[in-house]
Amino acid sequence: MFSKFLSLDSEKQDRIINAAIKEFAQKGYDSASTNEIVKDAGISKGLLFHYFQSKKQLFFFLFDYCYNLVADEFYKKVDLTERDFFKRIRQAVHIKMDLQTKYPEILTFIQEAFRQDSPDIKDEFDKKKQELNSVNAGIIYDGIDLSKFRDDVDVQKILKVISWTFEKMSDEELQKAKVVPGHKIDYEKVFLEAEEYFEIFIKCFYK
Amino acid sequence: MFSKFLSLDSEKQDRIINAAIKEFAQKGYDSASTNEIVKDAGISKGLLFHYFQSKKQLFFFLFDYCYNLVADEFYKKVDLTERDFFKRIRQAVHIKMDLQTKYPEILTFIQEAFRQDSPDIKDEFDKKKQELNSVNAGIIYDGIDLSKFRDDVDVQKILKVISWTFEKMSDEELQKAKVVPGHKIDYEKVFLEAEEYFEIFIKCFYK
Amino acid sequence: MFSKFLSLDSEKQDRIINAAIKEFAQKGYDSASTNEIVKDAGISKGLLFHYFQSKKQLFFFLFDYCYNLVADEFYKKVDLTERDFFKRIRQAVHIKMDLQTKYPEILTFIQEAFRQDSPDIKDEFDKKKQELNSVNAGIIYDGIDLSKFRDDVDVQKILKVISWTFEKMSDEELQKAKVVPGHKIDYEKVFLEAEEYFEIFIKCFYK
Amino acid sequence: MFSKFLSLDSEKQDRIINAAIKEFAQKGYDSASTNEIVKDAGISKGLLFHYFQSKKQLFFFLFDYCYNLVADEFYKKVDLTERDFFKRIRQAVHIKMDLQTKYPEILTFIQEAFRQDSPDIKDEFDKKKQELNSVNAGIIYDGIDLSKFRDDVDVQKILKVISWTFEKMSDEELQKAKVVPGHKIDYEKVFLEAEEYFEIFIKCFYK
DNA sequence: CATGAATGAGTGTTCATTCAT
DNA sequence: AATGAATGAACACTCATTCAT
Repeated sequence: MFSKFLSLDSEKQDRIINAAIKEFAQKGYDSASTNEIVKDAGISKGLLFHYFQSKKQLFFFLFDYCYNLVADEFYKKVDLTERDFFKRIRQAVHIKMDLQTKYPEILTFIQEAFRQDSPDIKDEFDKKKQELNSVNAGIIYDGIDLSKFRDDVDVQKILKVISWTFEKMSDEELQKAKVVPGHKIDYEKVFLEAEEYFEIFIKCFYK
Repeated sequence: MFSKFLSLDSEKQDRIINAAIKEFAQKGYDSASTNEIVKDAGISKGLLFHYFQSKKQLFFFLFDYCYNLVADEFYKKVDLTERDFFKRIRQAVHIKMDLQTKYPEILTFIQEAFRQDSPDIKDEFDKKKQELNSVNAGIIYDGIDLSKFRDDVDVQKILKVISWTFEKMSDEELQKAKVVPGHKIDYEKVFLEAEEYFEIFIKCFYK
Repeated sequence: MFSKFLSLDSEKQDRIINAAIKEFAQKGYDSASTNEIVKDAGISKGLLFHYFQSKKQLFFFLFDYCYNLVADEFYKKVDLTERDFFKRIRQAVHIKMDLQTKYPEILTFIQEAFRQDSPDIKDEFDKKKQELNSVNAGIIYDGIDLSKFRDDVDVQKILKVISWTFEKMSDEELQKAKVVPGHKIDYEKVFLEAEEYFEIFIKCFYK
Repeated sequence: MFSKFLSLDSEKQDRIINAAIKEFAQKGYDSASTNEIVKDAGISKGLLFHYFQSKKQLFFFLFDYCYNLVADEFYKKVDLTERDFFKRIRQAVHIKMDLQTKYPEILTFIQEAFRQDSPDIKDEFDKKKQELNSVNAGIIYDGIDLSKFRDDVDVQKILKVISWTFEKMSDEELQKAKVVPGHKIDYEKVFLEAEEYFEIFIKCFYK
């Protein structure tokens, strides 16, 4: 589908991808301008539509590209033989922080992408989000040693509470970074805060 | 400021408010079209701008209108003398469900509004959100009896985990309703699920 | 035609006239907004169109009103028995300066009005300008003692040169006042400058 | 800056330029409609803004284009070695008449442009006018032999009177052409009239 | 007499997309 | 493959004018 694009020399590919990521991350799907993208990428209007037939397809290509890139790296790094839930989720949080440092624009783009709900992409994108969520949940919780958890509560619900906590924590941090301009995320501090939640959860949810 | 509008006969007011809520909720601030709103409300272009001088002012009016409407009803129903945290938050969850059933579009609009970050409204709206958050957090946690919580963990963090859980639960439910068209939220089921989380939290977080 | 308006209590008449003069003088015919006029005059939209059926008619009424007002006062003050051309034109210049001080907005409006050429009013207004010019030229030069002028040149042309000089002088002064904001016309200086031109003309054009 | 436009085939360039000149000359900056321009030029709305990013830039481009065109031709024809003031100004008047015959719309546009004072263009355009005036005055009066003028009067004022006379003469002629529809300027007659003024000035202002 | 709600065509400008070259 | 000229519908917003009250 995007084979034409993918057989371009990679320097040009990168210019286009970076320009598009930047524009979509900054302005959101609807307000992103293909004009800005081509200007920034240094290519012509026509070429963009030659490779990606529409803004929509460009967006989906971009999302898949970015998502796969970080997911690949994530799964390369994560140790799925670790059976203790907290060690596993701690890994996940750390790897995510690393990725955020290594590819800040890409991660920002992905996070912004998840928030889009323009009518143009809504239906298709909502389905994709759903899929990804279930796939990831399947993998990330696979092989976990559930025997350490208290027996008097529904373990699945506890796992949810824990995941949600780290998602919300990360959201809040990103939100702060956006509202307070110039605010840099202090990864050390976030890491320590996460650690405190880990301890609480171990105390409360383990036997 | 919007006295002109508010002295209209309420049938027309409603038509305009509903049309605007629908459009903003569906498309977000930037992509919402005043053209669609007037078409849907059955009024002329000029009239909308006769009442509200700009799209921005219309949006803020709408947000305040909706927010006050549900907040009023919320605070009328909530029992702030209840000092037990879980009973209090259970109340809140139930009332929110009621409101969602009673005013589904309005609640959707409010939730969507909170996610907007169009440059046109960002600064003004971020301030408003900040205010509302602190006001509400102050009220909702006021007078809570914290002595029932375990002494070996940071209570503030536990409160956060609990709030986040119910927020995420609600988000997921809404997301499901969006993805599966025609899917109706089964409040009975959601209510029961919430109840299960309550029990877990009481078991794990109370002394 | 405007009898309805003219039988209003004069305080309201004035408010309307002043508001309209201000708006037209500031923005020109096309860009002047009847909305601004009614807001400034403190009357309703409908009333303005009740008295003057259209923007165009309001403009023409206003022009006639202002023109007659200053013309009346001008002709009341000018001494048409003075037969020396330079004394007569000196008078005219002085009276015009007085009027400019006494009714600055009205004079500004008239001057601006003469510059309008919106297609809406062009044809009708051009005719009016032509008429006024010839009427005034007739009166102002009537009874002048032409015997003092050199015999070797066409006196009519000399009169034109002199009138044009004072018109252009006045234009330039007004232009300066507009370009340099806050610049106040120094009538004393203008008067002295005019005097210098008088002397030149007497030296060169009189026998 | 306007290189995109200038590399168009000249037939289309002309259509656009002529349409824009016509509209601006007729209606003035504020009331000129880009809709009318594109309709008249037979191009799409988008294209106009593809070449000129805004109405303002179109106007300034147009002004520079027209001004340079006539100024170039003017300075090509004028003989700046002629040191006699009247011979020099006679040249100027004749060349201007030629240009008016050759490019009537362009001259009209330039004259109208000088009268604009829309707030959108005022500041930028006033500066430009100021510049052009001083540049031209510098060139046109450069090397003039002032020794022929009477010693008993201020020569600078006399030069002004003379310039003003020809400006006003030209204005009146244009005004007549506008009021009487179908009236063609009889250049022969204007030329003769100008000649009469020259003679008067020579008689009165030279030693 | 007086109001101001209501109209709808108008404004300059941007947009994703197409297509001849 | 690559260009960028060209399109026209869409955008938020303003306007003079009308008319029911």
